[in-house]
Amino acid sequence: MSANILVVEDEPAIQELLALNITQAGHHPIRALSAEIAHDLMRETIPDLILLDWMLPGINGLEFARKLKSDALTKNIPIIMLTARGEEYDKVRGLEVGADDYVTKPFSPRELNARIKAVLRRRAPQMTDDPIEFNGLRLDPTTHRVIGNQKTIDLGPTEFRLLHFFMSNAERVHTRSQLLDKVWGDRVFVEDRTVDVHIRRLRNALSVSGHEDLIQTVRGAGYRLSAQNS
Amino acid sequence: MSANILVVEDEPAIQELLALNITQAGHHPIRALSAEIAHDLMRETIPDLILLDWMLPGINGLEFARKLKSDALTKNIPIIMLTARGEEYDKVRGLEVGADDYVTKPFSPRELNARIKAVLRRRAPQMTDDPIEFNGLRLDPTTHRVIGNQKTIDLGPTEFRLLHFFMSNAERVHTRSQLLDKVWGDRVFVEDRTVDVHIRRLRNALSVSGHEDLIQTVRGAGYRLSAQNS
DNA sequence: TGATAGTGTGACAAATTCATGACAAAAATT
DNA sequence: AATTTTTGTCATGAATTTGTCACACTATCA
Repeated sequence: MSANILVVEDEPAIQELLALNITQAGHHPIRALSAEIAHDLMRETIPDLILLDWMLPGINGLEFARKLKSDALTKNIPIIMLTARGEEYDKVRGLEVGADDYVTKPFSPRELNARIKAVLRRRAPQMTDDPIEFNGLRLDPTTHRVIGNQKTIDLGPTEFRLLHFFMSNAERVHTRSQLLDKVWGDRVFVEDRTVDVHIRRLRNALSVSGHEDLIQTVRGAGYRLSAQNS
Repeated sequence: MSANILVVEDEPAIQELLALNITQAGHHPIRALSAEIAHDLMRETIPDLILLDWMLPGINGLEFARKLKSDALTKNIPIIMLTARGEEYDKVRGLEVGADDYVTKPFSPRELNARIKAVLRRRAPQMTDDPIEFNGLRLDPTTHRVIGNQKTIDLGPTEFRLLHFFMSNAERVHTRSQLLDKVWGDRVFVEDRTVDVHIRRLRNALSVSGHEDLIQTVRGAGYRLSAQNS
């Protein structure tokens, strides 16, 4: 639904325009004038999408994209490249480093939003009532049951919602504040570290079926549910 | 588990495609080229699900959905909205009028069928007048009698309806307000906690035949009728 | 090798949630 | 009208859940 979109663009006027569009589309823009700034901002909030200018002072768009994609922490974040008309843009190289789409400046708001929407839709699993299975672990929201390897796993309400969210959004890193938003709800005032405790409780409960290391810690960022244990 | 699915779509080619998909999924399509036609068709057969195009000649999809949801007869029919890509679709407004899901065109048959299946599964089975048996417990709606292990179980009216509902919707967790809606009726002003008391009375009555722990409480969620006691 | 920031863990008190018995009002039955 | 049954609510105590803290542990980097 609403997404955090990181805008990496060195020209203030264009950045402003992008931010405006994003806001009007119901999303939340995070602005960065350079790749370096963007990198710092991502320590706080991991965005759902990155709008990345092709030409940037310092580290350019291509390099930055490559860097993002080589980091396990950020490699799953979709990237839309921005290129100036006439600028020679090598689509192949763009796709090579993992850009999901690209837009040429000057762009129409309609086109930009359509592409943002398309990219976000591709990777925005909702939390539904459908049963989810992941790596031998099955969660059924309607019966409120979690079963792993024939063993029933007993969870408290918060742990259940937490696991439900993780299984609905597997393989992605979630910051503590994102988890608080999505699992606890909007209007809570709860310490970030409380998430850690619930993660431990969830892991502990999952150890009944040997799924305890399904939830992995990503140092400096948050947590992730993934099958690969590395 | 075949269902009647009303397809409201003005473009014949797409309608044909939808109907084909529905048939292949083992359901029965009912076609309408407009909301008006759909409305007439519903006099004959009330469908289990409506596929509703967002843009329609005459009454559009949004209006029609709102109309359906305001009518007691049709308000419980789930709706899946169809939107063309790029068409600006306001998900919030869609959900506001009660659409259960939406699919953007062009859609893949796989995706469409998955959503149809999900929505149909989600719909709670109705309480019928057919006798139900569950785990050695038999309930006959017509004679208003409940028998468990050769022993007659004596229930008050509310407890009977409660058990009837549970047995019609076994294994599934029901919140207190859901139970109030389904068992007590729509127009009651009754405390949530009252449900607890009736659950206890029902459990107490069921203990005559040793079925007392057939009804389980799911902390933070509600109650569930299930054979597995864990 | 330390120093440092980030994370895991056990403990604990507060808060929440649920089961239960009691009771009076309402409804049904006699 | 009297009696019995049913129903909704409350108070209470038990059980579980939850948020936080202090401290142990670990990865990372100078």
